[in-house]
Amino acid sequence: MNTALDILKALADKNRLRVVSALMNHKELCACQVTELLGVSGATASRHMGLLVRAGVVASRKEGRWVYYRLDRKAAAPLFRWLEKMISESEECLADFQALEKITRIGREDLCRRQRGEGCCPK
Amino acid sequence: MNTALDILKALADKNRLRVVSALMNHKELCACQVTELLGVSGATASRHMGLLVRAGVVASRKEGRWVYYRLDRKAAAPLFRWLEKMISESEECLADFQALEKITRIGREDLCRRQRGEGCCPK
DNA sequence: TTGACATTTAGCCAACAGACTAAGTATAAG
DNA sequence: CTTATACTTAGTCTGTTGGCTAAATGTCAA
Repeated sequence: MNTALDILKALADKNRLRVVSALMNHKELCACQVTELLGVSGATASRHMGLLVRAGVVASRKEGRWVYYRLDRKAAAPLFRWLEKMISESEECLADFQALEKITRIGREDLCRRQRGEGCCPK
Repeated sequence: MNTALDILKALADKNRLRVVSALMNHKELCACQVTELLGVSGATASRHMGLLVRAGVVASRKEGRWVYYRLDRKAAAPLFRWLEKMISESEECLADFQALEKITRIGREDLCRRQRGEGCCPK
């Protein structure tokens, strides 16, 4: 039951749910892209992702200095299917989806550079 | 997305998950039975159940002075199926299941009387 | 090796969530 | 009507969680 509880706790947060929703459409996202999407500090984004990874909901892959995240659907496939249906039409997710389009168009290096520079964020 | 988030938040608590698990096996439980099962104050149990009801996960029915709760599976049927598979084998749920056997054998009146009396709890 | 840089960890603070007791509400019984 | 009873709401306290900044870690490049 702890596994189920950990998974539920991992998903019971707005920002983490936004990331999961984004990962349903994007296969892989870089840490800096997640940071950009959520509009929080890199440290905060990292903590959220760590939680999702520890719960087994998300898998991470390190490539040089970059870390990529993707959904691990095995952990709870039926739950993900339900979730997808539930949140795909929500306003927040649609907005995030559009934001992601812009974010993924920016090169990773530029994105990270912007994040330390000014507020950046592709409007 | 708020609905999904509310449901996830409602389920992301150990005691509430225990109640949901119990309701998967028992169709209906009285408030005092829930109180007994969780081993918390009646007020605390009531608040937990209120949360589950507001999230649409549980339905309540009032009968005189008693309130009965049952699962509302429509809200998230696939989620419940996943949950059932995940938690049914857990130690906590098995222990709760046995505890419930004893609790349901006690008459409601006796149960409520015990709760205000001493610590009660059928060992 | 040194420096730059992407991410994580540590430490802190404010807001939230869960527990309790006490008071309030609603129903049944005397 | 009054009292007892089953549950809910209000108020308070404490532990947890999410956010931040600063420091640490690990990797690439010069």
